[in-house]
Amino acid sequence: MDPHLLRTYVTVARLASFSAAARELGYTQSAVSQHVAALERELGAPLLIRRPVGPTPAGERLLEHAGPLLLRLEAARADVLRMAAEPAQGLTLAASPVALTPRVVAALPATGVTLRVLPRDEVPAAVAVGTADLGLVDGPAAPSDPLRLPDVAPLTTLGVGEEPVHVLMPDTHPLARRRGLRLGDLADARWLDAPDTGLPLDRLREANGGRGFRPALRYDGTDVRVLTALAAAGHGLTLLPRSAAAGVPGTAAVPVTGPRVVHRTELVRLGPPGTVAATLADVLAGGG
Amino acid sequence: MDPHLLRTYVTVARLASFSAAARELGYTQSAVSQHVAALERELGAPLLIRRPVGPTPAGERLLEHAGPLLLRLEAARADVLRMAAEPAQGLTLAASPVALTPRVVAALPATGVTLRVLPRDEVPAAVAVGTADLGLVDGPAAPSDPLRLPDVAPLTTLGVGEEPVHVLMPDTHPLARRRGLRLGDLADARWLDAPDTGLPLDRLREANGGRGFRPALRYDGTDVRVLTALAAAGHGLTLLPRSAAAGVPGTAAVPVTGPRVVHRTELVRLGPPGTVAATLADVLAGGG
DNA sequence: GCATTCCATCAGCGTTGCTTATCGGAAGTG
DNA sequence: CACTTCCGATAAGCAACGCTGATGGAATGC
Repeated sequence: MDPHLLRTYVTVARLASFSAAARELGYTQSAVSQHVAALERELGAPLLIRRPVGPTPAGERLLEHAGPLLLRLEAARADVLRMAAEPAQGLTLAASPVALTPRVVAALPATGVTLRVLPRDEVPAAVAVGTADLGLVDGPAAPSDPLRLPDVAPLTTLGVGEEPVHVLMPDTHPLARRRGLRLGDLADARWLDAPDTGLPLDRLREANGGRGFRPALRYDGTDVRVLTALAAAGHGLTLLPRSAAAGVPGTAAVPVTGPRVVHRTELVRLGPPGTVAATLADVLAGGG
Repeated sequence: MDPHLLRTYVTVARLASFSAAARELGYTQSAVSQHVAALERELGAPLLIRRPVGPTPAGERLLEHAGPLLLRLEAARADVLRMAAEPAQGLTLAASPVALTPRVVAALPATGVTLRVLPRDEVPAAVAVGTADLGLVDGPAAPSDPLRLPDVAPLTTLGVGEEPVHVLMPDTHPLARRRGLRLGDLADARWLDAPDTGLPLDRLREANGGRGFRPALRYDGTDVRVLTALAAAGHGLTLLPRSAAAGVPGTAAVPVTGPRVVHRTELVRLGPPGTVAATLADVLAGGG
């Protein structure tokens, strides 16, 4: 289970071709073939069907492991390497779209900051591998509970804000005049599926016992204005923190009264606790 | 960053000796020395101080990554290997102490089950690497929220029960007659630190903003009766689900009214969702 | 002061893992 | 239906890697 073998296996599976994988990895086709053969010999089962090339069931399973594994490996290397290198100039902040509120933007130092908007899931990974020095993630959580982030590395988080969660809907919607709504009552409504920007629907469905919350329209971008426009146009409901949901023309934002969830924003940094308070001070004070 | 190098590095760090690590790993001392040198060369920084042998700051950081990394690697290998092997006889269930309620014990099939009680943190790992087919973990969570488990592998969980959380205290305690308590009010009380059996105190402290919940006495075993006896003797408070806290001689169990937490029990199984319902049926029906 | 322990280093050598070359089968083409 | 093309498997050769065994130097114990 050499990571090299794993890496060529995932590229072969992704490109569905031995030769293409060889080109991408800088190997010969022969080497790739031998890599796959070695893996299959070690694990005692075929991992790929050939012609057309695709993963076997055992291979599918291996792929589920391999992605996070290689990510973690890269994160570990990058982390330790960075300790030896001299401190970088400037500061790179990776943020999920909704986490980047006007208040945060206003608090950024005037110079020396690189801002990078990423899908929510990729923010911790970016911090882990050093693409960003700092991450800002948002998501739903139980009050004063931390967010559930994929643990690709020993990351430290610091809550920087909690807001009520609102349902955004066209102001012509029958429920638009309500003072509050329970999510369970909206299980059968049309929902926008915007995993990068908004809330992944499967999280909702999971909390609801696997029922309801079927996706109506899927949006794969990271632009909050597109999301609110889609909601305004009646393509489906979506959940947003109050500050992002308020004041969108043609929509009504109704607070979620149950279950008890808040929209939480967290600062993510690589390394053990203790340095995070300093980090926040860094950002707000304009350091790098 | 070959896992082999990583593995010898962690054993050297653990044993604080090159030669001892060599014996344990079945290498020569020379090979171990070369492994460490290779790692240090690759990462561009010393990872160990010699004489006495111990990790440098960069090494400490590497160790934080290496443990989960190697665990994940082993889990991946074991998982795929198991798909090729024939299904094992019997069923091994790994459980954290409190999760193993009398009700669960009664529901187990009469034969063919191996039961293994582990510290809470090790249950998911045991399932991931195949030491156990199934895990039963307990812990605190927001109502209807899943537990926060270390993700060593693509595990599937299924909630099997939620109970109110109670504070266990000697019946002579000034608060013993209360009908309910808020955790925040108990931040400065004496608490038992029993990470394997009860609730890790740092979780509480974290939820309380890093203040309070200082450990009074630490208990490293997995026996719930010892824990309740310690609480009865006044060595400190501890949190337990109602069923485990009720009826302990010499103690009072007071429900926690805030923050809103429940004691949750989950079944853990390796693999993608969909097979879990079948699993539960397996156990209850006596299959394996 | 001598012996012992422990890690670093070096030389030697077997194995590994890559490349180049070739083969066989499947799909596309006239 | 024959021919070409594409793609993956296999064989041979060779360089590099990674191990062992031996030696050296520094610290510790008797």
